[in-house]
Amino acid sequence: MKALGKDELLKMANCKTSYTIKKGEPIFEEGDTLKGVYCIKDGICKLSKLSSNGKDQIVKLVKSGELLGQRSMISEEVANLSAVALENMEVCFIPKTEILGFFNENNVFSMNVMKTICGDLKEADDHVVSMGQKSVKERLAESLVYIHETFGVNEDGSLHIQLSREELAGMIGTATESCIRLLSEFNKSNLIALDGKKIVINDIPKLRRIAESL
Amino acid sequence: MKALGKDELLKMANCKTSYTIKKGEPIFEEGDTLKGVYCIKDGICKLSKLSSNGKDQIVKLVKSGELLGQRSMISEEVANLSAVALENMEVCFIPKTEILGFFNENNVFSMNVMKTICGDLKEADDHVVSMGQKSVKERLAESLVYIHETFGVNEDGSLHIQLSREELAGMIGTATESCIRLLSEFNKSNLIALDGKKIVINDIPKLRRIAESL
DNA sequence: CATAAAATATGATATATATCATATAAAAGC
DNA sequence: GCTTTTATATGATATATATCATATTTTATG
Repeated sequence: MKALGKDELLKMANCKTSYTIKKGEPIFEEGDTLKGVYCIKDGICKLSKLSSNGKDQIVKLVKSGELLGQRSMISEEVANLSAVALENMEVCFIPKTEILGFFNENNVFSMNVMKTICGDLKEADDHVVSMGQKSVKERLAESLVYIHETFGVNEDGSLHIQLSREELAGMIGTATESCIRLLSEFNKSNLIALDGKKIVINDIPKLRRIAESL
Repeated sequence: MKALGKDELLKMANCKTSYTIKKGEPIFEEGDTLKGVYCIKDGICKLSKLSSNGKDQIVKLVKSGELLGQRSMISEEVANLSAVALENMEVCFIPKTEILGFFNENNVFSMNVMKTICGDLKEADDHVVSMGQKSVKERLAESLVYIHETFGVNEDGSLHIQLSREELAGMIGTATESCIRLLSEFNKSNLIALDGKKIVINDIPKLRRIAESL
């Protein structure tokens, strides 16, 4: 499902500047002027935005092979979202000039970036529909299935991404306590299993049915 | 704020196929395979998606000078949203082949389309944050101000776009009755004035403050 | 114009969700 | 290893919002 060709990615992977970002650290923050885009070589990060109520809404989770900051670069605007590492990451930086070079010389590459952005737009539109029409319980079920399917599980079957309850609440758009309560409820009905921070998804079909209001 | 150059638009405006869409009629529906993109010469339409609960969520309102269906065309996917006229419209159709021609021959044009899509993505992300973090009242205030500023008013000062209460509810993601009740409340506190279907925005600063949870 | 149908409005009530309080458990710092 | 801090959990309660019922108004249709 990655829309960037392997060749392009490898070209980028050879970039000079490649850093390590520790869990919890930002790659950039909303309002920052980005001097290029970032390509994730390893790890996962969250894209979030601070709302006027003081809470953070997580808009998207991004994993290795994907770019960060393309939208801001193309729009020539400051970053609209903050990117913070959810685990230790390896990230490489491609300066604006170099990217713009790619764009001019390589039509396939620019078309691919365009396609990923269009994919993001579709996802965001669907996200708006979920937020507007589904209950918190439905959104939690949906998010758990999404995280399971997209980012996979550890050897013990627990979700690979470890979000705090507060982060999970910020992803589905609810209060932390409500999120904890619903997790607890899913746990009691054996849809999931909780072991400290670890979450194991037991019944994907039933969670999916909850998410679809069936 | 329109990101397509006047020249491009004019070129398009000369297109052969130009139709009239009556209020309430669809231009296309979600799931349709689009054979090109539409350019709105006159009128306003809503982009919406049916949720699994059977209700329609309005994702975006689009006015003259803007394109419809670009995302689907670039992603090479069926339409993700339905487009329905909110008033009588004049729309011109540009076949896929012609658009792709533009893309190859005219780098400025493709960059402009790209920028509008990036703008849409930013808007959609911000929309997700609103939906996740704001109350229904805050979202209603926000939407009223948005509609006022973006689509203007009639001679009598009432909002130019006339959405039914059900549509307005589908835009902010709430039940029709809740929307009606809150309008009624805004009316009583003189933030707006209601005259049948017509809505007059009286106090934008105060509505804006409500929208920002201040 | 009369009648049916649909949209708007409002009350009563149920339900979902937020908030506040507090307990327990886990993690971090010394 | 102990203490402090932070995260998770759960109860009690308040508030926001949805749902159901019904009245009223507006719009559509013959």
